[in-house]
Amino acid sequence: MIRRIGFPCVMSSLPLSTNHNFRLASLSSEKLASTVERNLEEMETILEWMSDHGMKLFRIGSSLVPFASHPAMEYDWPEMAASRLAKIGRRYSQRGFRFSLHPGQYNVLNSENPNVVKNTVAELLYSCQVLDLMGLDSSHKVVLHGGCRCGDMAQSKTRLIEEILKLPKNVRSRLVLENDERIFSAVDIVEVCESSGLPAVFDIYHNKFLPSPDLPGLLKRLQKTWQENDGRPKLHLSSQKPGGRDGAHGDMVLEEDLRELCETVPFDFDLMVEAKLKEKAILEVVKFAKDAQCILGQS
DNA sequence: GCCGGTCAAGGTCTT
DNA sequence: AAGACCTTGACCGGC
Repeated sequence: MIRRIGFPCVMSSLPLSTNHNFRLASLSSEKLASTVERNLEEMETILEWMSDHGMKLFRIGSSLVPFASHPAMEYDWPEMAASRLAKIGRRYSQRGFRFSLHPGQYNVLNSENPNVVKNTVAELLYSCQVLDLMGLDSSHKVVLHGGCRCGDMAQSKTRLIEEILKLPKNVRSRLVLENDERIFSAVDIVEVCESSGLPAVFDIYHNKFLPSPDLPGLLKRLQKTWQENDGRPKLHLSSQKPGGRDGAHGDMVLEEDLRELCETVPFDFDLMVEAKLKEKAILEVVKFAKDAQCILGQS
């Protein structure tokens, strides 16, 4: 059953985004402060809209604080954002909201280039710090893909596990890994998670392109990667863009994909819907889910 | 205003 | 070998 449901970063029907940014060349204290302020302002408006519409799962844009983890960042961004983040975190966690961030595909924790690993760790630290400043517990997660295929898959997984175990404890307590569509399948991710103590996010759409055998058995293992402090398991749902490249996210979600998800997953979960039309797609998903009787009240 | 080019970044896939 | 593409689109300069 679906419990919380939500969407990432921006709205589609209103000009609201937590991802406003600027060019690195125009990075300055003033530019940073005004952009962060704008992202936080619009985040509150989005959260208020979600609250009114029964959605309680939100992915904060990685550009909430543009260039926060970039080597060129020389400003005290936590100082600029702390009080407002704390206020937002307090208000919406009281209402049962759950938050996350999802560093982009340039973050490769198992890269063979040490500098890339270093930058990735910096981005993870920043992502965690946002959630820390909001005063949120470790059920509020930072989502990352497995990374690159460096050598064979066994090596890739070993490298990933080694890097995970080197992370600071507070980062490990928030980090979750998600299966992707070409390198780390769901079974790869579950194996890495079992070895490193992280929870695994299941993306059913990626799984179509890089499927794992024995999905029911795998989901049972996946559920067990979520410990008490991690909160409820999280899943991702999206549909193929009609006529688009394999793997491209569609504007909306197909009813059959929602039904398949609900029939496949035997436990309660929070659902992030990754559709281009964001909240518009979710309003329809909720309707489908009510018809299929696979959504419960959110808390 | 709007449109097209561009953007911080790594790796994979296609041509 | 070089370019397109992804992701969370959004900015920015030129018309």
